[in-house]
Amino acid sequence: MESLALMAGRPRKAEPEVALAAAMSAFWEKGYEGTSMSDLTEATGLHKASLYKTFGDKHQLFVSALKLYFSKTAQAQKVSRSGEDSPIKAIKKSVTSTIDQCAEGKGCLAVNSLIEVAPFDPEIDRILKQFRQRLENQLARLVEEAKERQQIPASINTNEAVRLITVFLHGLSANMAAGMKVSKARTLLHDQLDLVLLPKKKFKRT
Amino acid sequence: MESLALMAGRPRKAEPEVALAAAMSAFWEKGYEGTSMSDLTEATGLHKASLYKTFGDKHQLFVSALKLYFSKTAQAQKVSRSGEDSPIKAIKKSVTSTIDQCAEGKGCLAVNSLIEVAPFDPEIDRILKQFRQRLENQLARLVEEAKERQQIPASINTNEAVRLITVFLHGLSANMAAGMKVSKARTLLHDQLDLVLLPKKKFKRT
DNA sequence: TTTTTTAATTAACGATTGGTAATTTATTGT
DNA sequence: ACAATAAATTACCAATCGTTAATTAAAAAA
Repeated sequence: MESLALMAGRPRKAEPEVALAAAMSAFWEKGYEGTSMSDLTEATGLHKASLYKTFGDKHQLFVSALKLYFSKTAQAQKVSRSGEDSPIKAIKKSVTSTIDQCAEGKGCLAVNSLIEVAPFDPEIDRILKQFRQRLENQLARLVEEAKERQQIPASINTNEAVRLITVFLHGLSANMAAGMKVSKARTLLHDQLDLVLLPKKKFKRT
Repeated sequence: MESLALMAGRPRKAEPEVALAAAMSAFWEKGYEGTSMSDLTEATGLHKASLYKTFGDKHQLFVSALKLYFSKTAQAQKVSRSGEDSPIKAIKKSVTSTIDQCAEGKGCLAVNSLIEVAPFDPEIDRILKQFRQRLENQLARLVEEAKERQQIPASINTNEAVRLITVFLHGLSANMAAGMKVSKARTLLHDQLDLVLLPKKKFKRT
C-alpha cells in the first residue's frame, strides 16, 4: 500500500491533515466545551461519523489538534529566529512570533486550554506542561548564550528570567483573547524583555 | 414592608446573598459553560425554579456573581493595605492579596472569564474592562504617590508600569488555574514588582 | 379560620449534546 | 461484470442542556 498511490474505496472529501487544521482553528476560536461536534463538522466539512472514524472521539481530536498547534507554534518560532546570530535578538523574534500568532481576539490555544481544560483534564494538563517545558528550555538556552556573549549581565538568574517572560506571555495571551491589539502586546512584550534582561540599578528607598 | 421584619409567605431556605456567593464559587471553579443549572442548584441548595425567580436566567446570575466577585476582591485589597502608609508597600500588599485569592487551582474568576466568556459576550466584556480600569486606576494612584515620596524614580512611566504589573498578574492567574503554587506565584510577583518599580542601569550591548 | 402571600417542589418542555449503527455511494482489484 | 474496500450519508440513540408551568407547603394578615 503506497502512501501517495491510489487506494481502494471511495475517495475522501478532505485530507485528514487539513481537517485537523480546521478542527484546531475551531477549538482555538471557541474553546473545548464551546466547540460542539456540529461546529467541528461545519469547520472540517466532514460528517460526524467520519470525524469519529478518522480521529476518535472529541477528546482525542482535541489532543491531536493541540499537538498540531504546538508543532506549528514551534516551527513558527524556529522560522522567525532562523539566521539570527544574536541570542538576544533571537529571543525577541521567538517570543514576538508567539504574540503574532495570537491575533484576532483568539489568544493562544495553549493558554486558553490552560485555564479552560487543564484543571479538569489530567492528560491535557500533562501535554501543556510538557510543551511549556520545551519552550522554557529553548528560552533558557538562548539566555545562557546571551550571557556567554556578554549581551546581558551574567548576574541574571536564567530560570527566573525565563519564568518572568513566559508568565508575562501568558498574561498577554489572556488579554489578546479579550481583544488587546497585537501592536499593543508587542510594545508591552518588548518593555518586559528589556526589564528582565537588562540590569537594575540600586535605588535608595525611604 | 420592613427589610429585616417578617414577611408574608413561606420562609426561604437560604438568603439570596449566601446563595449568590455559592453560585460565584461554582462559576469560579468550573467556568460559565462548565457550570450547569444542576451544578448551581447543588451549590446553592436552591431548586432550579427558585434560582430563576430570585436571579433571573443563568446569564443574569453570572453577571451578579461576577459583580459580587469584584466587590469582594476590591474589599480584600482595601483591607490588606489598610493602615499602610508607604505607597510602595501598599502596592505590594494590594496585588499580593489578589494572588492569595487565586489559591486552590481556581485562578482568578475575572481572568478565567476574560478568556472563556468575554470574547463571545459583550456585556461581560464591558464589565470586565470596567473592573480592570478601576484596578489600574487604583494602582496608578499608588505609583504616583510613590513617585512623589521618592520611593521610586520619577522617570518611571506610570501607565506602562501599571500595565506591566496587571498583565503579569493575569499570567500568574492563568498559571495558578493550572496548579501553580501560591508561594511560587508570590515570589514571581515580587520579582516582577522589583523589576518594574526599580530603575534599570545602562548596559553596553555588543 | 379563612384569605393572602411567598417560596418550595414536581414535572415537564423543546433543543442540543456527544456518540453510533445501518445504509448508500464511489472507487480499486480480480 | 463482480466482489472487496473505504468513505459518505442518513437516521437515530440516551442524556443533558437551559427554561418554564402547575402545583404544593408554609408562613403572615384578615
